[in-house]
Amino acid sequence: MKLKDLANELGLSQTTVSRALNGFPEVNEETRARVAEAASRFGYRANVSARRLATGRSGAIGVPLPLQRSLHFGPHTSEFLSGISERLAHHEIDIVVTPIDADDEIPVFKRLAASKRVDALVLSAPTPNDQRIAALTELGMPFLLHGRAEEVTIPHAWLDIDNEGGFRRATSHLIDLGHTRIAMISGPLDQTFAIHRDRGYRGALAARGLPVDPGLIGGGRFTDENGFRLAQAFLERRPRPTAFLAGSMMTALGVFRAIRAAGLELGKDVSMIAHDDVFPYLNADNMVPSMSTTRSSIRAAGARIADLLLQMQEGKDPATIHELWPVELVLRESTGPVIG
Amino acid sequence: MKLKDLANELGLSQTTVSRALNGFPEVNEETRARVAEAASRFGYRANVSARRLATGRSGAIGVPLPLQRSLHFGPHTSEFLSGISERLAHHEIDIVVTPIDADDEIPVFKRLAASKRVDALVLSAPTPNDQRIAALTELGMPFLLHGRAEEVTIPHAWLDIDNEGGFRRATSHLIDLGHTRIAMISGPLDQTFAIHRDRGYRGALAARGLPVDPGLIGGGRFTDENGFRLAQAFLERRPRPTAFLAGSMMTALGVFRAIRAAGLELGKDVSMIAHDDVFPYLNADNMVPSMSTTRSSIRAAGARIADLLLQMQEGKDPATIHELWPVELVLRESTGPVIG
DNA sequence: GCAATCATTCAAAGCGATTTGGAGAACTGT
DNA sequence: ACAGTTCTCCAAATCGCTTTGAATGATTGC
Repeated sequence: MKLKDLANELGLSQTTVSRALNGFPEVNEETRARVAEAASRFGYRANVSARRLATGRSGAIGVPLPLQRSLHFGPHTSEFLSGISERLAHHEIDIVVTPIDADDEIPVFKRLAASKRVDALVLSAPTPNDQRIAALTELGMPFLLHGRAEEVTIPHAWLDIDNEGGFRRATSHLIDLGHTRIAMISGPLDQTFAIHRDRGYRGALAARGLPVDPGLIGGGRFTDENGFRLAQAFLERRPRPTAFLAGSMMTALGVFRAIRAAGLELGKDVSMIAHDDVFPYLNADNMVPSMSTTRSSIRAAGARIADLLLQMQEGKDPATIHELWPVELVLRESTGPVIG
Repeated sequence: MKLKDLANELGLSQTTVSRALNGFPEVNEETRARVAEAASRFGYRANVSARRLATGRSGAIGVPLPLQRSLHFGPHTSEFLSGISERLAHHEIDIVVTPIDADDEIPVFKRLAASKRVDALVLSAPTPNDQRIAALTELGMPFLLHGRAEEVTIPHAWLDIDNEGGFRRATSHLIDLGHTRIAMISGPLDQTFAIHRDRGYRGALAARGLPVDPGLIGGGRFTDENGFRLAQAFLERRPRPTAFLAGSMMTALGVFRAIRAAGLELGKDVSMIAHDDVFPYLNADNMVPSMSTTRSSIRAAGARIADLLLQMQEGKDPATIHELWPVELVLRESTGPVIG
């Protein structure tokens, strides 16, 4: 059933039916009710392709899914997507996940823009001087950055969590507990969020006059394996580190294993604070010992980003959208005073 | 730049340009080359909405993302999506993730179909008598089922892994090692795959004349927490179970913790085989002890499903698409002979 | 040499919505 | 009673592509 059929059925013009369904004011309420009733009776829904062509808006937002990088971000991606889709569930807006080869992202964006496939994009995992921002700005493609690209001066919308503050507080807390040799396993070090965490870590050490030992700093992917390997190497050093910061819960699982493998006990011999993006299937609170974390829900961030994108579509200036979310420090059993 | 502009630029008709770009045979090769060159020079891309309207195909497949159920399937979802998108990366086909409230799925499908938003759907996590199959068939919406709905007689395409066989072999192997009290922590028991696993487990026990102890069977969500709680309860029983089957790696992490918390050692005092969907960030091989698993890559399944959907679009009869993938049994250190 | 075939190209008609620019009827106020 | 509003509704243009049916010139067959 198409608009024309529905209009004929009702003895009305397509114009009136279209306006009735789209809430235009110049339609008699009685007529509108008739139209609405008939539409639902016939199960009529506007053909989205036709609507998109006529309005010039695709009614979709794009979420690039980096095929390689998803190897790092696997569990994060689905929670993030859930957040976005949860917020968009009752807006007629599609979420289009677009596979991207990390090295030729910009050409893909050009194609997306030229074919008017999506109205806006969600950008994730920026580097400090992210080229994508200039490219998208030039293309006139609205976007919202999840994270920050601090060296880029072009005004743009972003939402980020306070990685620096979170890791500074976590590190300070460990220092308060008497730890001085604190190992840090962050994420991929070309990404801004990892740089920010590193900065928070170093800042806290510097504030207390403690040296930074580059031999206790590692980066890499958010996998249990990477956590395990790095932690194992760190634990072989003498004197041993007495505390760990882990960039993700996956990393933390690996670190945890390395600690046990070294015959040490987490929360007594060694402390750990991990960053928790809040996965429903991996709860820091339920671990044994329960895990102290810097916490920020990536799902909530996704939902808020969808919200902000909606606002942008309604005209809100992207240059005014800057949200920096606090990161909670949640202390549990995996952190304890250093034992002499 | 639109088709008309490009045609004018070249001094050709829209028809010819369109045909040249879409690979129709009745275009002079020289002309085609000229068109291709100009198109890439101007960065021309067909407006997808217009194309979709003209062709009547949306060029998109839908992947429902159940908002609540994603709580169970979190990490699986992103790997599955990665598989799909990896396969579709170089086909101009969008992947539209559609948020779904588990209880009103079918109305959403109706809307999707009526508005011609997607050409086909991927259905996940079926129940034995899944209503969605009849609904989609009636709507004329092609779909591919990831899993099986064994009580449904309507012909339809599906791809599943041999959950029953995998768990039967895993259970048999544990019995071979001398285990007789084998706890089973499966998934949500209304879902076919969980039923199949249960059947494999029971079948193996029955084949060796061993009784099924309902007190050693649990279901529920794929979270570490659920695994921990159930395993802890099972381990309090006397005589204690000496082996565990876990429905997912997340569950296995919880079971592992419960085993340690009970002062037991995995791979010696207690054995475990977990189902591994192959997550790049959580490697069974790297665990300590390394985890014996029933293994089947959910990412590969996603890729294959995308492949089959493409074939369906080219006319392949869905009723002929039935793929049952074997599940590997990978033995590592978490399984060992029962110690008297 | 003339009709038939082939290889290319084109003008115009969709696809199914939205939107522009009126137009007729029913109310106003004077 | 009449012009000016206000309510409703409509015909037709438009969005940018694909595709049908026809036209053109070149080539072929006999």
